[in-house]
Amino acid sequence: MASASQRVEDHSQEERFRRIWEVVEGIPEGCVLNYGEVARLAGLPGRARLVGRALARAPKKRALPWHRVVNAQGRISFAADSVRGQRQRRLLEDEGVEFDGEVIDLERFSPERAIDRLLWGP
DNA sequence: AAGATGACTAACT
DNA sequence: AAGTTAGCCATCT
Repeated sequence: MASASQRVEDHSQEERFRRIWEVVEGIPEGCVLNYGEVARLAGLPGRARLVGRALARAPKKRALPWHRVVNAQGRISFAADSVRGQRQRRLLEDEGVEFDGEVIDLERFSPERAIDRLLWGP
């Protein structure tokens, strides 16, 4: 049979992805978080790249709001003229996220500010 | 199986 | 302002 140690490693790896997916699922509509932040919230500080990997490998079934994750500069990490980049921007704009050129104000659209926006408006 | 890659980022030039 | 470097590490070649 497959070695136990191999199984354990696979499991903890799954575990990391699961935690990342959970964090992403928790991003409210109209908000964005950057990769590093998602990693931190998932208990994986310094592993922003892992978040990108986890999103790429997320099961379709899960229907994650993957578009709410952008990079630390507030920019979409796909080329602006790419199909994926345009789709992500469209999804964000459809739920009220505003761009200044190519850039989103991360402070303004952070989940923490979501309640403020509800109470006081944008 | 070693080396490149990348949905990243902070810290330096 | 813009490019480079170092750290990251599972996946892909």
